[in-house]
Amino acid sequence: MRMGEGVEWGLHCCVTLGWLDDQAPVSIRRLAAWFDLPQEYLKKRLQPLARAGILTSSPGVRGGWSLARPPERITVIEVVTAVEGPLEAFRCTEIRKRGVSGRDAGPEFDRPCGISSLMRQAELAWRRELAGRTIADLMERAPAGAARTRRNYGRMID
Amino acid sequence: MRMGEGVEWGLHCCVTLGWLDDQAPVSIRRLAAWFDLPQEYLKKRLQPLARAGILTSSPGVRGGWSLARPPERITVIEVVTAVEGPLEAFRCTEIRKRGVSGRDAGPEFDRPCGISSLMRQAELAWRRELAGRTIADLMERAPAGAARTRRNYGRMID
DNA sequence: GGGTGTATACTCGGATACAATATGTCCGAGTGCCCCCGG
DNA sequence: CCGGGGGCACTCGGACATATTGTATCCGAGTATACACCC
Repeated sequence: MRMGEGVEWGLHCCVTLGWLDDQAPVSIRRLAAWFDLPQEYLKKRLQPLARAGILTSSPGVRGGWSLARPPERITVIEVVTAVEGPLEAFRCTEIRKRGVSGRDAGPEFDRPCGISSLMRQAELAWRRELAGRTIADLMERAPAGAARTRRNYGRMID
Repeated sequence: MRMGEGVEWGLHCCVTLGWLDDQAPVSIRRLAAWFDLPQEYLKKRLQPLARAGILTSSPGVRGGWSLARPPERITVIEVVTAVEGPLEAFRCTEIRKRGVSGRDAGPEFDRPCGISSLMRQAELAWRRELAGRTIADLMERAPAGAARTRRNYGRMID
């Protein structure tokens, strides 16, 4: 099981955009240089965040990316879901109903598969952890990073 | 983010082997026919379960697969980890230290990344849910399934 | 009867092929900002 | 001075290419069981 890099990228970009709030919008070129990421691909990964109403992208010569909401109103699970897609990691294909196992169908087939239920419950616990934290929490957690980010961004040249 | 089918297969096989305890060992051919799965591939997915000490495979003409331990001593997280590998879904690549962002390294770089910590915490919550349940729990949850399984298996012909 | 050889039905591990997804690049189109130029 | 036109620097969305992973099959080798055979 593997989560795409886009999640890490998206979260770091959100935190950074929160810190650089007064510099917004930040162009994709600067964001990519900021973390040394491939510019075109980073853009592709941020676009779903805009569709989800987490980021805002503005065209034009002074355009770029900024947070669509205050960081304390953006939960981490929102970012993860937007980047990674809404599908769950575990997907029940009902193999219990296939082959010999599925013969002589009993009434328990009308009820959800116990394995599927358990996996869903575990994923809910995972989501709950991420739903309880916001971008603002992540920003607060690294006060030194905030200062250094603003300093380095001020020195940034294209 | 996506979990391989092997997880569903492995869990259902464990539950079924628990129900068919007195019929053990069960050959891979019967297991594959049981759920209508590709035989060779299912075997490949069960092998790591044997390495992890969850299943036992015995060669020979009367060989096959059986639970290596009583089902109440096999947790679901063990099965998932064995099939899916020990790596975590989220992997921090420390992009905060790359590019312009990583210049002028501050003391916070010695501490773990807040994003990484949070993701790890969420995955721990997920693991905790799966660590609290065993194969025996899954067996109990479908008493009707147990009876039907034993009945269908008795009628199974090669 | 008991020991030995052989056939059989399994598993194991590696090699290989194919498909799906993740990663990365490129390009044409659209849009807001800025500046220049003409009224 | 003021308004329109054009260039610029962005984003958007799709098309495309490549790398990695997941899915699936095949084959040679090893091993335990069953059985036949021979002493």
